[in-house]
Amino acid sequence: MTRIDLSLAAPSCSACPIRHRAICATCEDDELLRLERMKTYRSWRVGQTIVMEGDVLPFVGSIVSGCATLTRSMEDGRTQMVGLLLPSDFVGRHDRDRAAYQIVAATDVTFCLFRRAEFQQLVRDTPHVMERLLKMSLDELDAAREWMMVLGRKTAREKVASLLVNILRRTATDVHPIRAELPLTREAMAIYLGLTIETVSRQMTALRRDGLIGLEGRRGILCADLAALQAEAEIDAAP
Amino acid sequence: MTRIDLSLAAPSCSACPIRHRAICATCEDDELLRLERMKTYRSWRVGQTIVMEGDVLPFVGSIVSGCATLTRSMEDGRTQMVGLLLPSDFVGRHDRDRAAYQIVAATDVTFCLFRRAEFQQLVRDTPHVMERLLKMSLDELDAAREWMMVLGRKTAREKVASLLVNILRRTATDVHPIRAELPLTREAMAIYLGLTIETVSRQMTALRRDGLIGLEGRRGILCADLAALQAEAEIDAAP
DNA sequence: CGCTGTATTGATGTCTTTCAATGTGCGTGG
DNA sequence: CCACGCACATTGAAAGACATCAATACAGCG
Repeated sequence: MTRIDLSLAAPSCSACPIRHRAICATCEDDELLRLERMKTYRSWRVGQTIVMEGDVLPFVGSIVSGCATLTRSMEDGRTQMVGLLLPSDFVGRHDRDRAAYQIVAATDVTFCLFRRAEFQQLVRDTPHVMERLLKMSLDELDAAREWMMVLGRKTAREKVASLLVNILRRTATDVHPIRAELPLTREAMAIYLGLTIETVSRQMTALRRDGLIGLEGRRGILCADLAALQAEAEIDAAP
Repeated sequence: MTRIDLSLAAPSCSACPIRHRAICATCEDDELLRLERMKTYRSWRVGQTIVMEGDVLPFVGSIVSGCATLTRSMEDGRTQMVGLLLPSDFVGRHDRDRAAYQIVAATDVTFCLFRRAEFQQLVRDTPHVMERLLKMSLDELDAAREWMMVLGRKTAREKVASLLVNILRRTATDVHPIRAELPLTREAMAIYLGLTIETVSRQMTALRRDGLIGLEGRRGILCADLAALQAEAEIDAAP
């Protein structure tokens, strides 16, 4: 694995792929200019540790492309994923400089980083940026609570189906059958779901055997009937 | 169980027991006056359902006294607690009018409710109130993630010990041995921990047998050595 | 084409749940 | 004030789900 961090000249915000979904979605041109002046793009290779628990962090930022994981570990090595970062997600607290979680690149990944002190000032000067940050935080809180239901009450089969439905909904093509590339290894899936690798693997096999999904190599998943998979996940059909 | 809802004349904010910890902690006198005009106190008896999932809610608010639980349920009845509300905690989204969770009174409980539309306007007019709301939301998100670790990776014994440590830290007297009153039944503990009532009961018995806690009636817990209990909970000794 | 890390599959063990019975604290009404 | 009834809690035995340990298969890459 190449261990070189790539620092890139940050492209203009107006050309950014997450311009209309990230923290900057509601910014006007003058605020974008201010963001341009405090931002840096930076990339990591799959597998690299981006941040360790307890690190002092001079940055907050948005994930531009790829996938990263937020995890916590216990002293004996047991590890739980507490967040899955996909493009446009925001990372870090504007009001804290220590990382509460480890961040690892699940695929090659690029972040748009803002110097924390300057970003904090922007947040305080610009109510609609603060409101955007608040809305994104509340959405993350809802997602975390949804995941507490999965971790606390669902069976292994339901857990795996839930994760697959989530990924298919966010990243699948809409030709039939729908198809997505898993951004996670079996190990990362296990860490997300509070299971072991072996149990994840067995449940993937079982779902395939039952005709609910198809597998293409290690990462590709196909699904001809998302509603059926959703039923396996016991996802409440709330609107 | 008495099913009468009590509506109380709301006392002045300056005399409020949560004045310096709740959403209003950073408010100046003029903002407090504005809050006074939009607020109502309301109380519920232990066991009453305060809000059902999907209800339209004209209010957001703070819990003033007592304890309430935030839960989600699946169609087959499996239920998971996703939040435990103690005095000063904030409930509801200023930008949404539908409840995502059921709220139930775990003890007799009193809320300070704000009409949502007016509160939303206050948030937008008053950056430091919005920042306070943001900080509280981010703290809740951290707490939810901490709990994901408990749900996903800890053993039944560690789960029960974790909950007891949390409650002791927040509510215990500091005479020796420290003592707290559990605001939760065994059932509520089980729903919080992703366990069954029986398993919670067995672990409570085991912790008592091992000399880590004492039990006084159904709700009282004693602890002579919090560090030892914390070790059972495998709580990482982060500062 | 073989090597290395990842994934699958199988056999066994352990922990939590489930089902069932018993025990206990507390409020109500006699 | 005590006894009764009920909800809550505890305890036990058996079943089931997931983890663990171990072997094998497969994919991607030098």
